[in-house]
Amino acid sequence: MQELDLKFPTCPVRNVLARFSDKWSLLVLVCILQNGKMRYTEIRRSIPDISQKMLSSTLKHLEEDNLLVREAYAEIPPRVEYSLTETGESLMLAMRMLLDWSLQHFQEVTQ
Amino acid sequence: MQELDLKFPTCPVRNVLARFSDKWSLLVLVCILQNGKMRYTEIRRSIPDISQKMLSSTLKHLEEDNLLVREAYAEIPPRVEYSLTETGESLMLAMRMLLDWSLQHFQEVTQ
DNA sequence: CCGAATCCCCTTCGATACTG
DNA sequence: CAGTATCGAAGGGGATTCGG
Repeated sequence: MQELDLKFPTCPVRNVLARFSDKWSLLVLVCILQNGKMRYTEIRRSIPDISQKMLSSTLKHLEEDNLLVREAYAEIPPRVEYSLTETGESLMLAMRMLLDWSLQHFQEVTQ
Repeated sequence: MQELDLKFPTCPVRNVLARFSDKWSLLVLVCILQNGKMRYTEIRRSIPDISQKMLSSTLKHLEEDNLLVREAYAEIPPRVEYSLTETGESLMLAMRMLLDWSLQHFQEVTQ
């Protein structure tokens, strides 16, 4: 791998990682990865301890970062669906190794 | 990949990711990955905007999580060196795809 | 040189109530 | 159903000082 300078704001790794190094972003992405296109309330049910506020703002950020696409339908009651963009899909492909690692090394890290 | 429940505290992925989903942990790990065994002050210089407090506490957490090993030498002045454990090495192997992804997709995400 | 301890700000986050 | 608005608590994080 190429040598990185870790200085801000020049370092791409820092810029990218900072986007989903929060409490919920990766979790929401994993959730949609596993279930495909999902509605707002479906995501809430899959992550029971996320608040409405945090889910909304997380989804908004992920959409701004071009990782998610939001589709709203003008129905009553409203329906909104979220799915991964192509960029989001490729991110989750890169994330898969990390997810697998988490499953395998759970014990070593948390003991 | 196996189906995950994303509920806390049962989900291994959540438990593991929560360990380094903070502002500095991944950055410190990347830094030591690239430079090998490093002294405290070397790390500080590589990440100019980290405070002493945050570097110390981050290093301590990573040591508790069995990702780093800390070697202190009883010299004057003191010398302390940090390096990746075997677990840490394997984590960074899984992280590599994510780092490469960051370099490649920097534009799409930050635009 | 390598931290620990203190003080304090400021953001993040949760709870609750409310809207189209 | 899918959010927004508001308020407050909690704690992450910076600046500074002190110690071995």
